[in-house]
Amino acid sequence: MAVTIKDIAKYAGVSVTTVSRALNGYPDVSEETRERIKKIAEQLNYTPNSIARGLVTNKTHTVGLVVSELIKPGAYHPFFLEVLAGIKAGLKKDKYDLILFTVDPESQDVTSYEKLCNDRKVEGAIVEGLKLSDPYIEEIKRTQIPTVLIDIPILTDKVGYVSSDNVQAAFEATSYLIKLGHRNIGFINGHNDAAVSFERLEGYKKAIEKNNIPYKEEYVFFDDFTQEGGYNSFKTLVFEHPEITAVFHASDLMAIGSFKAAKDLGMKVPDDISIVGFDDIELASLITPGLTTVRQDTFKMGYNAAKHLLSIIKGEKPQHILIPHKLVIRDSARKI
Amino acid sequence: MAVTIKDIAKYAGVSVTTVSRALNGYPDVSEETRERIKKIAEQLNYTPNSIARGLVTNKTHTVGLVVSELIKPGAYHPFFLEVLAGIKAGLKKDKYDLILFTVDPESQDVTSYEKLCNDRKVEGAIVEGLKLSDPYIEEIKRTQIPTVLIDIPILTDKVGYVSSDNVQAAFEATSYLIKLGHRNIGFINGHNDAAVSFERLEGYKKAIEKNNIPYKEEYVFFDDFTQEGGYNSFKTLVFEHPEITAVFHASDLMAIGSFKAAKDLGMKVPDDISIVGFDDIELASLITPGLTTVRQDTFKMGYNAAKHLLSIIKGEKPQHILIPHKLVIRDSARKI
DNA sequence: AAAAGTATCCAAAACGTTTCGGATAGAATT
DNA sequence: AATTCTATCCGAAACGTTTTGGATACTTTT
Repeated sequence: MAVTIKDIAKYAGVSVTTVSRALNGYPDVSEETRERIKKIAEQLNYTPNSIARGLVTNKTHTVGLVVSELIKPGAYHPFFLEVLAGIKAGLKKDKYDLILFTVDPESQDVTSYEKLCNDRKVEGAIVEGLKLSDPYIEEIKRTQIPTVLIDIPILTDKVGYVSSDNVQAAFEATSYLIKLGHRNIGFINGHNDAAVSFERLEGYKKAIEKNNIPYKEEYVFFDDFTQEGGYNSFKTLVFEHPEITAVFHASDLMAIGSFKAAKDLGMKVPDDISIVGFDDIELASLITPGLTTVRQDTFKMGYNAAKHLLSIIKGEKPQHILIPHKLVIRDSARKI
Repeated sequence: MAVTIKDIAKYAGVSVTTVSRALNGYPDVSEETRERIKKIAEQLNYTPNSIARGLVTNKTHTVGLVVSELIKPGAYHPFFLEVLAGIKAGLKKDKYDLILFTVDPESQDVTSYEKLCNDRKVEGAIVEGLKLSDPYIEEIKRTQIPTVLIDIPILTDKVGYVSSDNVQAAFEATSYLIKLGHRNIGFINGHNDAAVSFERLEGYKKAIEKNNIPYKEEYVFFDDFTQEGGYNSFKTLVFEHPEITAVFHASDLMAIGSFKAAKDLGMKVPDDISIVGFDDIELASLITPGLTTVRQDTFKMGYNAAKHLLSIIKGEKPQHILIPHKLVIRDSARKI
């Protein structure tokens, strides 16, 4: 059976109170007594019971990570692993543990966001991968649970968010294509249930309009952030607009889908058409030619989400944390 | 403040005991009283305090997932996401939560495996990504904590493991190359700190020897399961043995590294050399030509690891769970 | 000498639940 | 009618820790 404070008290010939106070650094215990108790605790291999401690303090030293549709086959989570690694790194110093909650529309009908967090007594949560229409969105706007969202722009007394500067990043990517001489630039965007889709569209528009190129709504497609989405949109785009010489995408997977579609149509990248992506997932460097894309620092995104959550838990004011991005120039876009 | 059993007892005019027994389905509460209590609990939005419950029952309904070196940049975790998705799916029905523990040699010096699990009071753990020389390996051989390992062959009273049939899979992949007419087949294996490296080597050998091809130790290289590992080994292998017409790899990443090396050497895949991988990560289908490889069902691996852990927690005997694999024939190996 | 202050210890309540052992009213059996 | 049985309720201990309020012996001040 596990060693408890009571065992140590008995061995040391002091009270449970004195043991608790000695181990927790309270000043009203003599140094001699404190050292004696510490030595005994070590000898007995004592480790505090986090459950009992949690009952008293009402704190669990855990946070949740809520991910939408992780289990769904073929779901879009191309950089979840790096975000996760970043989150763990961000929690490490403060010794917080991470519980993974995977949700989907079915489970969300049964379990509200607050019930999810309360059931497990997490002190806060990071939320990733929600669509704008997700039922948790409205709830999170009102929640008193410290929360940090990734790529979802909600800011309240208890809720902050972390994202890249999607507007600026899309602006830079589109500007790069313009700098290469392209003027007929298509944009294959994500579905309109994602905040980043609107932001990236805004960036694309700004670059187009800044260069006195007329914005053409018919050059912009909306689809799932998947290869299939890219593939299908690309085919329709170049069929309907053969004058297009470059396509910017809201994700690398979409860009890769377009690669495949181009190949199937007998088009060469970048000879016949230039392609630019967004995210810089591992795949981007491995395909031929290497994909020119916007790199999001997903590890840093996770790391900052964790740090920010801990600061909100400690009472600081939530805010929007911007993560730097970088245009990575490989070989999939050429000068015309 | 959160609603407790005491509040419900007061509202219902019964004791705390009766409320607990009513909500937990004990038979010695009348149906009329039970329904009344349930209705009040719902009205007051009561949710049981998992901390208090855990203190009494000494059960937390959580399990740990211990992952080695997730945070380390460039670490090898190409199918972790699917394993994770599988684990979550496996835990869902029994309503167990998952706590993610990331470890590395530094942290393992400070926190033993049992301390890690005890500190958080998880009821068991799944362990992934450990090397054979990992300090936790010896500890896990003796542990009384229900444990399931992934790809690490340890079987005790409390420890089981889940893996593909690496021997058979490697045998089939090598046999396939032989069937295509190859007799000079190289094998770029993983480092010898991984159990699967030995198993895959055994399978390669069995296929070679079964076809009366002399086994040549100099045809076998050991390196990290990374692109760099594949790249470097491939260059040396084909330099020292230009007679080789095919190479089998212990991972897709290594195979992709070899692709790059072949390209840098002016060799065409599969015209000049056939390449076969292992894992079937997403990349495998996306490179050109598509990689012929062994598909591991990583979702099922995670799913079965979780189910098996729950069965060990419930007292069943640990065992070795084999997950089916499949040779996926794409275009990177040709007939000679 | 008496009063006030301080260092160092402790008893017990509290946290919110489960569960053990028991109370009691009514029904069934002798 | 008396005894035994049963359905349905309950008091309080326990889980392992923290923390509040206090006790006591010794020191310092008046």
